[in-house]
Amino acid sequence: MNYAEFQKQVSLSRQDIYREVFAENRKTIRVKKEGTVVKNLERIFNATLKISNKKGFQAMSMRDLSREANLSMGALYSYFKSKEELLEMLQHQRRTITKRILAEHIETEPDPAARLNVAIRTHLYLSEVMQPWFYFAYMETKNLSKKQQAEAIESELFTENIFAEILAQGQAQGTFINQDGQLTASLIKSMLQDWYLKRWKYARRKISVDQYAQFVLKFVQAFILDSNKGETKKK
Amino acid sequence: MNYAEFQKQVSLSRQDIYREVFAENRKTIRVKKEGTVVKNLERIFNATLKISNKKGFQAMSMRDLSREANLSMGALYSYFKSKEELLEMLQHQRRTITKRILAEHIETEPDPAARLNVAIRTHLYLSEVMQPWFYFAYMETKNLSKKQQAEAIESELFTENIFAEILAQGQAQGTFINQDGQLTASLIKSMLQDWYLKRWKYARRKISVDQYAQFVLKFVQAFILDSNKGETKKK
DNA sequence: GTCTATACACAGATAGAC
DNA sequence: GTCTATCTGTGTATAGAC
Repeated sequence: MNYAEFQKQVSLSRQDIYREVFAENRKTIRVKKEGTVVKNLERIFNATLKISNKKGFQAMSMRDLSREANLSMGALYSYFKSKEELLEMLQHQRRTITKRILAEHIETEPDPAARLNVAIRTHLYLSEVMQPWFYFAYMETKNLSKKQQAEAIESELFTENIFAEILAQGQAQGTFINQDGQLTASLIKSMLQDWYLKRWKYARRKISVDQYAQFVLKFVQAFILDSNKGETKKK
Repeated sequence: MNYAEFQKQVSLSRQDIYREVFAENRKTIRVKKEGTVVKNLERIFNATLKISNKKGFQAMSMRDLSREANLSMGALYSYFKSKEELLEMLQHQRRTITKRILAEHIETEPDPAARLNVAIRTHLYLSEVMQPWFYFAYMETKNLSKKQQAEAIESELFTENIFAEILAQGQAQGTFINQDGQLTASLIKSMLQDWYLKRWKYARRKISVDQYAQFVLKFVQAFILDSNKGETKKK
């Protein structure tokens, strides 16, 4: 799997995302026509991500958002009942998508080495498709309510555990050497996060997501495969 | 070197830090007595870090700060002339200290393997001593002025280059295998940053900074030392 | 469904007493 | 050097016309 293939496989059209958001927020969204909602949610979310990722969600005023989204203040407030709710919709949607896509892709691979490969690539590719969402989620976790923060932590640990479990599985069957799997998973995660947190850096150096994925894989394999370096599985 | 030793070596007493801040901001700080300034800057900075790291610098009002620092609004404004200036003082000071401490420690080691060891440990230990500062600097970069953002980027690349240069040096003398040094340096940096960005996670798991340093080192060495795994240098 | 106009709370910042 | 009191702009949110 490479990035181009991933993009085709994943049914992540804009429309789908916003239809899902609509479905989950029928109560608070006062507008009824799906077409209108989908169109405007896209405007609102894009504008929010654009402004917030530049200067922070708190620093974005509703007037800023209104201008960027081409909707009046009044119109905005028919899609959520407070600024905080907008934040939560974004966060929640990102978490839901991540969980689903990761789970879908990983379960197709039974072998730990191949599974690790897929898990790393899927995470990177997904964060590439939805880079502004991932960046936003990371940076704005602090601003969430206590309850939502707990969900963010749970989500962080959920992803980490996917890696930890793959490592444990590989250790159990003797493919991977015995190392602290949880800690290894943490380090892997930090490298995956760097991809969307420091996008400017990698863009400037013209590193593609495929190159990055390849490199991280080699890096991780050198550690967990001990001296059987090089190829575990080509695909 | 371990963390306990580092703490002793480094002359990073609170007083020193704030005396330095005072010296660099003589123009804007209206209070004249050094003792008073040092005492109050400590209060102000601690309060700022405490509140901002919980809910963000933008979300911290000057009234919040006034309460937490036990100083009136009026008093606060005799130490800086705007909220933004306070932010810049903090950012600038963190960068200055980091550069100095890193440079001081690394130049003592001529050998690349030992140098890498020291660079990784120094970075981790420093971010441990000043964890709130590092977390703050990372999270609030967005909120800086254009000019200050440029400095933040320069600072990020400066640190990364320290690692890139050590790797290049090791490759040149044949100790390290030939890999993309810049990319390796990026990955190393992301792992070092994870330590202060996800402190809650490591604290919960009772991982000490020394354990973390040891683990990161092993991880990195597995990649750059190829099959001569295990010990490069004990110290 | 979307707009304009407005309420009213709170932000950053300062003046002037002590 | 520090405080209290206050100015003025901007923030989020809503009511009611279209």
